[in-house]
Amino acid sequence: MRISELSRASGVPVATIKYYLREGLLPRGETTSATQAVYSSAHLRRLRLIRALAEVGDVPLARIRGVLDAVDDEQIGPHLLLGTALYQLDSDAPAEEDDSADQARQTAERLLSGLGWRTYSGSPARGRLVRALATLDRLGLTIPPEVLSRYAELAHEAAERDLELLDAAAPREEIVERAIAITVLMEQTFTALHRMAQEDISAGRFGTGAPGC
Amino acid sequence: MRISELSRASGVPVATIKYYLREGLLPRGETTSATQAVYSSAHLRRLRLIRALAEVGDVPLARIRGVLDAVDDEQIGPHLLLGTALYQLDSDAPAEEDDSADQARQTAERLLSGLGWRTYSGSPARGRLVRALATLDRLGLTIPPEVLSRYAELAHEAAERDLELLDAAAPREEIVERAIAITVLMEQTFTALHRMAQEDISAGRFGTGAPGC
DNA sequence: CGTATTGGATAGTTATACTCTCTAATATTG
DNA sequence: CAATATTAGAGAGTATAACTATCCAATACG
Repeated sequence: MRISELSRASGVPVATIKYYLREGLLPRGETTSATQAVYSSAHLRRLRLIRALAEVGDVPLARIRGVLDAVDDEQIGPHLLLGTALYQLDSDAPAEEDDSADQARQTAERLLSGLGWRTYSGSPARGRLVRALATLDRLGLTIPPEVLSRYAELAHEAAERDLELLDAAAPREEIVERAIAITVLMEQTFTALHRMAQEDISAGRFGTGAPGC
Repeated sequence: MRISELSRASGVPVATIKYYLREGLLPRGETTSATQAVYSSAHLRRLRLIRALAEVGDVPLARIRGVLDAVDDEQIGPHLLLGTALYQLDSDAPAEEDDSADQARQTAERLLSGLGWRTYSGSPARGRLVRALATLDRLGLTIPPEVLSRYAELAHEAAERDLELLDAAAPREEIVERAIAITVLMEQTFTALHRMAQEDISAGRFGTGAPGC
């Protein structure tokens, strides 16, 4: 496949593909001469994944590169691969340090040790949880522990169903690529359903009618 | 409260507050002279909400303005307010039109009519759902209907618990502000828990160990 | 053989979210 | 009351992300 065919097959402009190549998001094709390179179906898959994460998942390209670098790192064993790749999805912006942050950290600590999940304490996802809880606290909203642990149960069940969608027999790289896509896109799915559920409940409480603009 | 005090109380630089004022995200303070304006605690609350949505929820300022404009629109009755405000959270980017999109639209249609939720068919959240499902389909991943409807149940239960946190006796504007904050921040909470749950399940399948970088 | 395409690099563009500077008027403080 | 600091409001400047366009020499293809 030449670059123009890759472009046509994916719907991504040639200029953008070249940009992704430059940025190391997409591996170079195999150059057959000074003006030709051949791209494989793996390139097409990779390109579609990049677009899915960027356009639908709102993941910045820099983090997508982190994810893909992890996937391409042959050194990482299969058991760490998914975790390492997932870790790249979250920003590493440090949380603001104040009372709310301290309390949120404690709440998260208690929740996770109560659940007994096997997660690394330095996981960026934990940082995200702490930041969300601290921010809620600063807005004067305290989430009761039982609501939080119910949320955790729901999230765990969702994750179980997600990972069941994976074909364990597929090649390692493909499994991880699919796992990443599933994680990000099912989060979008949840968010969409969550907002529609809010709308339904709000309709039940306050009456119906289509919100306009 | 003068602007410098508002800045100190919120941790947001004066220049940024002025920018928000210019952009219509924050209402002007009451001007008492040519060089003085007074800001109330409502301004502080509003400012904190803006930062929470922007920094933690990754909501672009343009959409935050849409949300706040809805909240400030006295015309809108309480029953439509939350929905209208929530609608502004989602982008209105039109979905790509192809077979995957058609199928995703049908799947969403079936799911929602089966659930019987009172949601407007033009809801942007439905667009988000369709885009996520279509993108999954393009990546060769088909979500079984029973997984989808289970996700919907989980999302609905989460939404119920969210809205129980609201104090129905509070003033109308505050209720909506809090509802928005809860929606966005609990989505972040779910995402964080979902990723940690994935890590837990992955550890169970592939063995443990802390993913490094 | 000549026109079109390609790889690779460099420069330019658009959008977002600030951040800085300026001015005249006013507030505060010694 | 004079010197210093602060403010509202507007405009311009900056940083970053994510493209998009242009160029050139070297092929590819009809």
